[in-house]
Parts: sequence; structure tokens; C-alpha cells
Amino acid sequence: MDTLTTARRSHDLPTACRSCEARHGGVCSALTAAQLMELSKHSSRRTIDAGSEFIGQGESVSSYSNILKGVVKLSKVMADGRQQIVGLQFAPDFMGRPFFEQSRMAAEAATDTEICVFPRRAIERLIAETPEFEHLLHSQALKELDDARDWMLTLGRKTAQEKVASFLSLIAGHGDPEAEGRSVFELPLSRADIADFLGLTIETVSRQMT
Amino acid sequence: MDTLTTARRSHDLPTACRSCEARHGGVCSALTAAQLMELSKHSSRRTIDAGSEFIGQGESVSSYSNILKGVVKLSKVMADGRQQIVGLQFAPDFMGRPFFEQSRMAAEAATDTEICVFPRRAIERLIAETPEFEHLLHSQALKELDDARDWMLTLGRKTAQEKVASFLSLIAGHGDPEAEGRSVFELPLSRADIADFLGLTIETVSRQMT
DNA sequence: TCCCAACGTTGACCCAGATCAATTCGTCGC
DNA sequence: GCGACGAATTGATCTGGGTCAACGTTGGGA
Repeated sequence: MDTLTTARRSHDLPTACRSCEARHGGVCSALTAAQLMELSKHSSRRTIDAGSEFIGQGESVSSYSNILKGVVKLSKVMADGRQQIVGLQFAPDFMGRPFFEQSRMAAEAATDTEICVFPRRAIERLIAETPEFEHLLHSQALKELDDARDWMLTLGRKTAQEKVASFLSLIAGHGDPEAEGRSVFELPLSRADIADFLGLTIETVSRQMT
Repeated sequence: MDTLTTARRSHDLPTACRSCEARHGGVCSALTAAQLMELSKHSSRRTIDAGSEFIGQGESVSSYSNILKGVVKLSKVMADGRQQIVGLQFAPDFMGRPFFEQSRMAAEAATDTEICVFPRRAIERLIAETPEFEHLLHSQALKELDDARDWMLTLGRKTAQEKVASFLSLIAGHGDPEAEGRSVFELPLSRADIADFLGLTIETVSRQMT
């Protein structure tokens, strides 16, 4: 794509989308300027503080969203309180389970997070009328499925030490590209979160880190 | 859909598809008779004996397939031999990772299995030209993702006893509908397979079953 | 400045499930 | 019918990681 086209296009873009990270890597990249304009009329930005849960397990949700900044934990809780994190999402991931209104897990901000929220109806219309949009959602779902299956191997067959190592390598892979090559990086999750992600206890995580 | 339409349509169908289970529940249901006819020219049936691996981990695959009968295990193996089953597929599931040629896991028939094999190219053309086809693939991917995440909770947080119970309930749910309500049903997997699925050893599985 | 609460680390002990080993069951070929 | 081999069960023992408890450390609020 040449710079001229990009420049002309961005002129027609909704203000909110002009400098949006999700505009390029995310699902919005499948949309025309006109579709973006229409969608942006019904969408809104929202910031979420670290630690606050914004979708509850079993809750019925009438919106989808894109992550613009931050890390989101997807987790499942059992009746007795045992918890397992089943996915981590980073910008510019799309959040929400297409074609199913009830959420089968909770979503909680692991760091301070910013999202762009779309009404369910608007997204479903776009899916129906723009095959390229569904294609991107499909690709993301396949990517998440690959990740989930890799993680099943970690959960089922690795030792505590290997689990922690796998976690660190996962985080390093999603880290700030500016920190690339650096030997120190920031952990977006607390020990308790890491434990829930790895199927361990916080004590074991702590011991393995030392 | 009325019976007349069905009857007329099935007249135009490729012989192989006439009595195919996957014709209705599976991805083929998104295709027109003409597309099916075209696809069937390049596709072939294949039977696989229980226990034989037909896609190796890391192998590059040039075909997709539909399961017509039987149960298929998807598994990941570590360098030292530790193995984890990361998915089970039943008729009429579609098998293969769209848009990615290299298989990240092995596929092995758990029971005697029959599949309908399609060349990669033919499927990718269909995806590109038939949004409804990609929609069904997308739906199946989302379903598999839901299953994988449920299983992560089982692997990470349940006791051996709960794992076995979850496994039995999973199998019962996919069982022969004719056996519905029956208190006895057949296990399509060996103890070793169950252990690999649950992240346990065969001894533990055996003890929990008693 | 000093609390206090949340988070993290460290230690002592224990148990679920792994490991190792022996035995039984089932089914196939002869 | 009879070995023989693989799958399943059963038993004895060991250990990785869970549990419980005490103790830093950090940071925000009065």
C-alpha cells in the first residue's frame, strides 16, 4: 500500500480510529473507511483498572471489544473457588465469543487496560456482510486454539520448573518490542495470577522463581 | 427444508456424498450440489485402523479431511516422550489447521476410523469463494476452543478422581445416541490414551475407575 | 512518620499421585 | 486347548508440589 492511499484514507477515518493500534493488526483492518465510520458511531472507549473484572463467568454479554492497551486474563472458576486462567489476551486482540451470548469465563484486566467496545449487533452485522472480517476472527480463533493446546501440554505434562520456564518464555514473546534483547522485563501478572495460569500454588511459583 | 427439495437435490449429489453423515452436520452442508460435485472429484475415502498415526507432529500436510466414523486423538509429544492428548475429534468434524501447512500435533485413530480426504488447494479455494463455508469452519474452531479451555481447567485444577469423572462425562456426551440413557457404554480409548488425555498415569486412571 | 494491607518469600510437614514391580486378564495364532 | 503377548489391575514405596504458618517488603493513607 503506498503512502498516498494511506494518507487519503486516514482523512476519512473516524477520529477515534486515526491512531488506533487495532486499526492495523486487529480485526478492524478488514473494514472499509465507511464501515469504520458506521461502527465508530456505536462504539466507545473504556479504560479498566488493573485487577477489575469486567465480564463475569456465566454473565450474558451484549458487546465485543478490541484490546487497545494492556493484558487481559480469561479465567474459569469452579464452585469451590479453584481457578484456572485459560487465556491471556494482548493488544490488538478481539475479545468476545462470536455467536454465543453467554460468557463461559470471566475477563479481568491484569494491567491497566484500554478497550474499544462494540455492540453485539453491530459486530454480527459486519460478520454477516464482510467475509474478510469473519476471516480475521477465524484466524484469531485458530491462533488462540493453537495457544490453548500448547498450554494443555504444559498443564498436563510439565514439572513446576518447566511450567514457570514456559510462562516466562510466553511473556517474553509478547513483551514490549522496545525491550527486545533486554535481559530484564516486566511481568504483567501477580504471583497469584501466574499460579492460576500454571495450575500451581503461589508458594511453588515463588520457589521456582528463586 | 421440505422433503421434496431434499429429494431433488440428493439426485444431483456425488455418489459418495449421498449417504454421508458429514453432508448434514459437517462443513459440507455449506456447499451447493455443484460445489460438492467438483470437490468430490478430488476427494477420496480412506479407512484407518485403530492405533495408527496418520499425521505426524511437525509433518507438513497437503490435505484436510472430514471424519465419517470413529474417534481421532490429537496429541503433542515432548522430546523426552511425555505425551498429552490435546483434542478428540468425532464424526462429522473437520480435521486440519486452515492456513497453516505444518501440523503442530499428531493425529491418530483411536478407533477404526473412516475419513474423507480433500486436497489443501480445493479447500482453500472453497474458503475463499464461499463465506458460509468459512463460517462453519470458524464455528467449529470456536467450539474446539471452548472445549480446550474447559479441558485446561480440568488439567490444571482437578483431582485425579474429578479428572476421570470429567472424562467419562465427556465421552458419554459424544456416545452413540442409540445408547442414550443406557448405563453401560463403550470407551473408545485405552487406559494409556485416557492417561495421556488427563495428564495422569495409567495406574492412577485404573485405580480411579475401580 | 508510622500504620496497615497486599504481596512475596521462606520453612516444616504431609499427601495425592508417580514410580517400580508383580500379577491377572483377554485374545490371538497355532 | 495352549502358550504368548499386550492391556489392565493391584500392591508397595517414594517424592513433587500442596498446605499451613511465620516472616519480610513495599507503598499508600492518615
